Amino acid sequence: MTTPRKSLSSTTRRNEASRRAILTAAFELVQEVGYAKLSIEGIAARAGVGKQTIYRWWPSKGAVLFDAFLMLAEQSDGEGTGLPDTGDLEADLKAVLRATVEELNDPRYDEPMRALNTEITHDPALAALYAERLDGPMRELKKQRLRSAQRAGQLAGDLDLDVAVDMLWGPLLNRWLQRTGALTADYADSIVETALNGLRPRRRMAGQATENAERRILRP
Amino acid sequence: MTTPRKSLSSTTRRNEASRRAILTAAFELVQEVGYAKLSIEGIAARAGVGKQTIYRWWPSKGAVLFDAFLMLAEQSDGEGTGLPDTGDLEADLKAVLRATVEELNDPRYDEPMRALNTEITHDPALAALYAERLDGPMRELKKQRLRSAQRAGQLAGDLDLDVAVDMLWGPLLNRWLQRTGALTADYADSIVETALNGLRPRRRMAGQATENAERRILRP
Amino acid sequence: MTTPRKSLSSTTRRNEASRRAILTAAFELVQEVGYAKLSIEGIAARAGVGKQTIYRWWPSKGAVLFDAFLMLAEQSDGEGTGLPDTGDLEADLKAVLRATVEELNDPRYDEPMRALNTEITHDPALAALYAERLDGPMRELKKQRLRSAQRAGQLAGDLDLDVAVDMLWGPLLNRWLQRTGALTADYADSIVETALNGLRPRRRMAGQATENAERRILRP
Amino acid sequence: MTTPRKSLSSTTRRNEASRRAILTAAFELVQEVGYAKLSIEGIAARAGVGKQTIYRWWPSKGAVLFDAFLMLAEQSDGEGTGLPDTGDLEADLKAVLRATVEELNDPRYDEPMRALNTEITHDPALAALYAERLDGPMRELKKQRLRSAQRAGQLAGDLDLDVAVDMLWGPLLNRWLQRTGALTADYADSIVETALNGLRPRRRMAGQATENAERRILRP
DNA sequence: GGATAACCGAGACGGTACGTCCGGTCTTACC
DNA sequence: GGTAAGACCGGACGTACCGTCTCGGTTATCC
Repeated sequence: MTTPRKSLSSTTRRNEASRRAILTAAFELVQEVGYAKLSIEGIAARAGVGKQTIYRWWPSKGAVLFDAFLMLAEQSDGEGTGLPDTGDLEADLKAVLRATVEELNDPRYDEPMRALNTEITHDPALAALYAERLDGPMRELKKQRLRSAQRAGQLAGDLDLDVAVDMLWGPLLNRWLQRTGALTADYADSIVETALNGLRPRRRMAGQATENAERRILRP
Repeated sequence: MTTPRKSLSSTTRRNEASRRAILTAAFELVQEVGYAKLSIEGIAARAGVGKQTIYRWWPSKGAVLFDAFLMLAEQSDGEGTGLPDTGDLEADLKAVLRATVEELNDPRYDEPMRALNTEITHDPALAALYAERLDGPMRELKKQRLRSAQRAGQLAGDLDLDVAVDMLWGPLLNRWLQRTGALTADYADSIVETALNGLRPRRRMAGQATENAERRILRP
Repeated sequence: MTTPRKSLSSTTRRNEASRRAILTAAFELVQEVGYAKLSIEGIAARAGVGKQTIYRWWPSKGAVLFDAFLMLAEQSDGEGTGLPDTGDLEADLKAVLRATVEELNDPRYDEPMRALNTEITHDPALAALYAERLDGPMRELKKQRLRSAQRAGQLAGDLDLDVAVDMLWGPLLNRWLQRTGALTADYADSIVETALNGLRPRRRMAGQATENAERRILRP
Repeated sequence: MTTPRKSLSSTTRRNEASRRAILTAAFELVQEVGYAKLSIEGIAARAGVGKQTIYRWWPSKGAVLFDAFLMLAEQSDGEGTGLPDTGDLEADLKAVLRATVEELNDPRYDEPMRALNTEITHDPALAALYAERLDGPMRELKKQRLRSAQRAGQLAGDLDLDVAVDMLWGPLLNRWLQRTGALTADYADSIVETALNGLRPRRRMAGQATENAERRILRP
């Protein structure tokens, strides 16, 4: 389940081509046939690989799936090293959450991600790995953006950024996993707005009141 | 998957004892052996029932699990018909979320609930049923409490109560499902506080404002 | 491995069609692909049957093979209930041994019989069954013929008939199994003659000559 | 499968130590775990040898086994270069067959020999090799002893010695391979006596009695 | 109140996948 | 170039369950 860089001194005679074929096959298969019908045998067949080659290197179906995501993540590394930071926190967060919504709705990722979540929920070891390798780095980027906003005085100074991240992405992911409702851009916006302002009524203040007043005028 | 009351006009010759035995067996088994090793055959054996009796009445393993929860829910109906309403919204919500945390941490419910969530995430039909029969009623109670607070001016007047519910329970459930961190009472409290106040700095009025003013002086 | 006659009170819900299909497939397969490549999986596939159905009723590949022969034997029961008894022991034995030679040389039986012998040689339990159900009855028929000859004074009075049977068929079977030489009708004849007369030189005697003389007259 | 003496001009870089380790391991393993569970991998592991080294030098598992016997035979060469020849054919044969019985009953040789026979019965090429290298020389020794008896007039002059050998050892080997009955010294004796005298009644005659009488005189 | 039909337990059945073992080939690093 | 080590593709093992299908044996209702 480790991801050996060939540059390391490791003397493993592992076949890199097989490894990639397996991860690709796993990802494609789960998206085609769904989690319930995903089988090691199927993955091996699709990858043109002996079953033993899978069992030799991964302890479980979930671990394969996890590595498949890891491979994907590494490929798209460097793409965007960080959340957008235009200075407008609300807009930036809305943009990011809308992107998340789109990804979750994307049929290429929907099933695979549900599958990964299922594995994680039933396997603490895998969950730890997930926290370390996938969720962790992502969460760090999110917290960076929030920290920047916090420094700019746009977020409460005593805010626990982990809680903040949960507050923003938790509702979204939960609605997606439990299928409690449709995942739309509007919903993402609502989450951001409500999370930022809180559930309590906000006494309008100078600047803010003005801003809102303006908008009410512009879009009655 | 229907839950026939025998008092209804239904002319089903269904054996109520078998039905209960199956649901009980399913719930107990999933909690003992885990989701991955839960099998229809195991349920039938434990319930002392023929496999066909399960296949006759339920379309899937998930449906059995769902009904098991439904049975549980009905048993504890009337227990508390509504969330506590002491007038102190924050305290009431903290109490409820702490209770949720305890339930999710309870080894009797942890695995079964994860299993149910897994089934729901992979089966839209089941998810719809879940929304209608289990989540729906629960959510209604939550919204009632929030509505009451809203009427009392403790919540924003234009607040979307569904979003509010998501904002409060979403982070909790997501952290639990993804095992992103420990579920503690403190965490529940943080969620409630942060959700109510929002992520943005609150210009406290009167005393609060002073505090912020002070801080601004201290850390310019 | 038992061979249930449906007439028995047995309440087994065993599928007779599957049973026959399995035995037929096993026999045909071993003769087509050879013992080394005979697999339970192959038998199941050829018989159109689940593997479990084989494992449910037979403890080993050898047991299936054994039952296949048993089925064959039962089909050809009644065909010849006993060895030929023309009064001419030597001729009768030669006829029977020549028939055995032909059977062993028959490509339809060669491989299957080698396979059965292999299983027997490595599995005492199977060997016991073989002795009881297949070899036993056959051997009884052979001994009957010899007994008849013994009563007619054509065989030594103190002859152990089991040894006699071994003496006649043992060399043949051994040469076949060990491939020590070709199995021909001539070889069968040699065995019979040598076994009857013994290895020692025989002085011709009155009586014997007479007997032969008489027969030469009766059947020129 | 060849058995290269290093003294030969062969320029093979073959590792003699590995060769012996493999043959020894094969022999020991088959006797410990039985023919069915004998595997190339197991042999390689036990011999501390790479699998390839086996595949490089032997075409099949049976060939390894065969060579293992060959090695054994060569070690005990010179031991007894010929069957005992006391002049008393019957006694000599009984002694030899009893020795054979003991060898077949010896747990050290039983399984290995059954295994070799199995390989031979299913592999004509191996059988040819067996006939040439193992059975052939042995048979020649047997025939020598019989020839000697034949010259002494103790065996029929027109006797086919190959048939005679089969007549003596065939019943024994067949009973052993097919497990038709226990292999005892008594059984060996019966075979010898019956084979020598034949199945037919023997009218004792002057000459024979004389012969015996004479012998009693010569070797009291 | 006897017929009859749906339901029940049991479990055999044709299948699919499991996780393991081994066959035979190929590669790597050593000697 | 032979060797120990062992990864690799593939095929079979024996087991566990799937979902379907009989099989007798209760019920429970309807004639």
